Amino acid sequence: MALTQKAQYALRAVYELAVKQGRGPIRIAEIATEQAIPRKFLEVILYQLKQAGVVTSKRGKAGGYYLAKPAEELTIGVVLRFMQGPTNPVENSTRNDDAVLPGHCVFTSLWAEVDRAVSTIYDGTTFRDLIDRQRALDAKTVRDYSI
Amino acid sequence: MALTQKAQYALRAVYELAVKQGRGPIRIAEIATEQAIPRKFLEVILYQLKQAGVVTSKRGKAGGYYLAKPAEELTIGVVLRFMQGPTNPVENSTRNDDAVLPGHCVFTSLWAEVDRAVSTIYDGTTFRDLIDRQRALDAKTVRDYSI
DNA sequence: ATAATGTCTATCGTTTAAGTAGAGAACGGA
DNA sequence: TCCGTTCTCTACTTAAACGATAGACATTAT
Repeated sequence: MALTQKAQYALRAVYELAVKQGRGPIRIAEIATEQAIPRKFLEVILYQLKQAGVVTSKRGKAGGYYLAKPAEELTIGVVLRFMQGPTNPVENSTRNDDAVLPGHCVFTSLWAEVDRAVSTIYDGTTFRDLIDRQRALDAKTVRDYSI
Repeated sequence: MALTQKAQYALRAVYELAVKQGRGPIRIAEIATEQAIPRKFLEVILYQLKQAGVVTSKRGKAGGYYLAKPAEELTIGVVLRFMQGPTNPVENSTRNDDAVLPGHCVFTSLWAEVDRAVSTIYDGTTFRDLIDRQRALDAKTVRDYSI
């Protein structure tokens, strides 16, 4: 159930772009520094995210990356599934149901249940949501310290 | 989020033992055949499940494995965490929070949320539950066909 | 032109997953 | 007692995935 490092990097990179949305293209180097992601690895990740239609880019001087759509229209789920694979604990595309094992169905429905629970969270959380939550956390922290 | 093959084998093996609980020791070979698990691999898995206290065994002729406790006291979660690792998408034991990244907290709380959702299912489902559900499914199928 | 920036593909080293091998110990029955 | 059956334990092998890097190339602003 562990997320790959790559998927986590991708989420953080997209989060960074979401936070800075509207400020023009953000350079790879900047994202790499801010989020402590290996520069070269991040290049590959952003390149793939571009293929996925999650981000857009501009080349040359003053170039960089930016979100392809508003942060409120982009969910965690979209990024995660693309970078990590399906949320279902047991992949069953092109499934070979030839030999049906005892108790097979009951496990399948269990995986589906888990998938639903996880998907509800991932597909129900946009990067806008994350930003808002982070702001709420920050506000709370500041309040706690200032008292 | 994918389960390892090993974890799935383990669940199916334990399920098999749960179904046949009370019938004395079940041979590795029998479980392997019934659940289509590579024999030698299953040996290793059962051996580990024994270390974990999930199953018990008897050696020699008329030997085999059986559940260490009643099926209603053994959850999916126990087996899964032992064979697969934590349910949290991002392992944070011995975490190095030295460099706190922007948006770090908000992701951490998201992973916790997912972990709760998944754990609720896994820790709330016993092997007895699985057996009961399977019976319900079977009954339904038979009814559908017999009409 | 040139410096800055993204583009694309190939490669590399390590870890993990999946499965196998084989010698050994205990048990039951003849 | 001896023998066949069954679990026990550790080591090994192979292939794939993961994490990361390299480097040549294309595009853009100035």
